[in-house]
Amino acid sequence: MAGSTHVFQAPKGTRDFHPEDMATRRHIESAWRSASIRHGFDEIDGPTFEHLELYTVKSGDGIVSELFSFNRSGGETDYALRPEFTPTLARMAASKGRSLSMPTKWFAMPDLFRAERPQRGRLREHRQWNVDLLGVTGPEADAEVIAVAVSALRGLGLSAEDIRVRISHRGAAAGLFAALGVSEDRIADAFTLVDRRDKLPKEVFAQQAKELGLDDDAVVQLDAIANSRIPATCPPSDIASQHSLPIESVADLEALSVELEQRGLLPFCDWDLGIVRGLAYYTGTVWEIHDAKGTFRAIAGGGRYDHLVELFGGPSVPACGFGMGDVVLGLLLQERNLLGDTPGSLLPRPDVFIISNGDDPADRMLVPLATSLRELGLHVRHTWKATRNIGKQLKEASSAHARLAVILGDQVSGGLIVVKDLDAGDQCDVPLRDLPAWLPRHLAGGPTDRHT
RNA sequence: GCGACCGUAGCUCAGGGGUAGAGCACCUGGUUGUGAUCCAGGACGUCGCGGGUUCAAAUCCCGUCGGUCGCCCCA
Repeated sequence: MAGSTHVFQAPKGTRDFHPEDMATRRHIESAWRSASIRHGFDEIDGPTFEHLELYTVKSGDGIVSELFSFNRSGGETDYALRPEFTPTLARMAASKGRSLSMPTKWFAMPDLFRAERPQRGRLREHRQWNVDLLGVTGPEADAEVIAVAVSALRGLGLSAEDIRVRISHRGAAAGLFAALGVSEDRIADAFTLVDRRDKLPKEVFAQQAKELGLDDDAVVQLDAIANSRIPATCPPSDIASQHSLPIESVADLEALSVELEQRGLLPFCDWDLGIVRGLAYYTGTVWEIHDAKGTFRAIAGGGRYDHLVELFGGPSVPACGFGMGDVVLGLLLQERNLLGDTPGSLLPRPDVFIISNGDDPADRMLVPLATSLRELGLHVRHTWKATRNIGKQLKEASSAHARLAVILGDQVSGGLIVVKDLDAGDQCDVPLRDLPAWLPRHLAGGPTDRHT
C-alpha cells in the first residue's frame, strides 16, 4: 500500500459537509429548532439504530430491503439504522405509559438512512425534522403542527408564493368516494387508485375506477376530485357543491379551515383531495408541502395518525405531526436564492481581522491582542501568510467576511491603532487601551451575519 | 433491485488510439502599502477505479464505484 494514491469516494447517496455546506445545514436546522421552540415543542432524540423488529412490526418484512440492517459479528440480534423517526417516537411515548403528559409536544432532527436508489432530492442519509403533537383529538392540533412547519419555512425566507401546503382529509375524501358510489369495503382501494392516478394511463384509471363500482359519470367525477386543487381561502363546501355532493362529506375540512384561519395559514394552503400518503399510518388530516411551481419532490409530509402509539404497545393516544427533510428544502432555498449571495455568506463572520504592517512593534503585538480580544468573546482572525502587504491582508479580511479590520501600523508605538469598518469602508484611529471597550460597543450596532 | 445517460485541473468545460488543454479560482513574492488594478513566479490531473484489446488507451471493450433521470418505494 505504500505510495498508494487511491481516491476514496463517499458511499452512494451520502454527503460530505465542507464548511460552506455545514453553514447551510446549521442555517436550516436553526430555523427548524427556533420554530419548534416558539410553538412550545421540546426537543428529543433516540438511538441512531433500533431493533429491526421495530420497523417490520408496522410495515412488514418487505421493508427490510429498504433498510440498512446488520447484526454484531457473531451476534444474533438484528438491528437497523433508523429509516424514519416515528417508530422511535412512538416507542418513547409508549414507554412513558400513563405518565405521558397531555398534550405532549415533541420535536427531533434525526439523521435517517434508507437503502434506496439515490436521486435528486432523495439520498440514503438525510436529516429530517419531525414534529409531533400527542393527546389532542381536534383540528386545532393539525393546524398547530402545520403552523410550526410554515413558520420555519417563513423563517428561511419562503413565502406563500414559494410554497403551498396541500391538505386533504381521509374522512372527507372517503365521504366523497362513498357519495360517488364506492362501497364501504372498497374505500381503501379508492385511495390507492387516486394516489396512483398520475402513473396510470387514462383508460387504465377508468377501468380500475369502474371495478370499484363507479359508473361512467362517477369515474369522471373521481378523476376531477383527485385533480382539483383550490386555494384554502375558498370554503371546503365549494368542493362538495362543485361535484354536487353532500356538504356533510367535507365537515372535517370545514373544522380545520377555522383553525387554519385563526393562525393566518389559509393563504399558504390549498385543498387537494389528491393527497393520499401512506395508508398504514394516517387516519384523518393528511398534507404535504410542495414548492409552488411543483419542480421538486415534497418538502414535507404529515397528518393525523391516531393509532400510532397503540401500534407500538402504548396507550391509545391521538396524534398528529409531520416530517421535513433537509435535501429538497436545501434545493428549493438554493433555487430561490435564499442561502446568501456567496457560498461562504452563511459562515460565522469574524468580528475582527487583525493586520500588522510588518514592523517589529506591530508584529509583537498581534498575537497577544488577538488573545485578549478572544477572551472578550470576539471572533478574531489574522493572516497566516508571510506577507505583510496591507492590501492583501485586507483582501483576506474581506473574503473572510470580517466586520472590522484592526490595523497595527506606524502609530502603534504611540498607542494608536486604526480600526476600519469593512462594510462601511470608513476608518478611524482608536487608542489601544480603549479598544476592549470600543470594539464590543461598535460591533453591537451592526449585523452579525452577512446575509441579514 | 431493474433500465437509460454521464464521470478529463478546485469549478465550468474542450479534446476523442500516439504518453493533456482553455477560462475562472488558487498559491508565493513585489509594487512602502487600505479591500481594486498591475508586475513576476508557481502548482495545476495516474482523464473515477480495475481489468482486457493494441506496438500504443483519457479515447475502444468489460467490470466496478460515484452522479443524473425513469421504474419500484416514499413508512
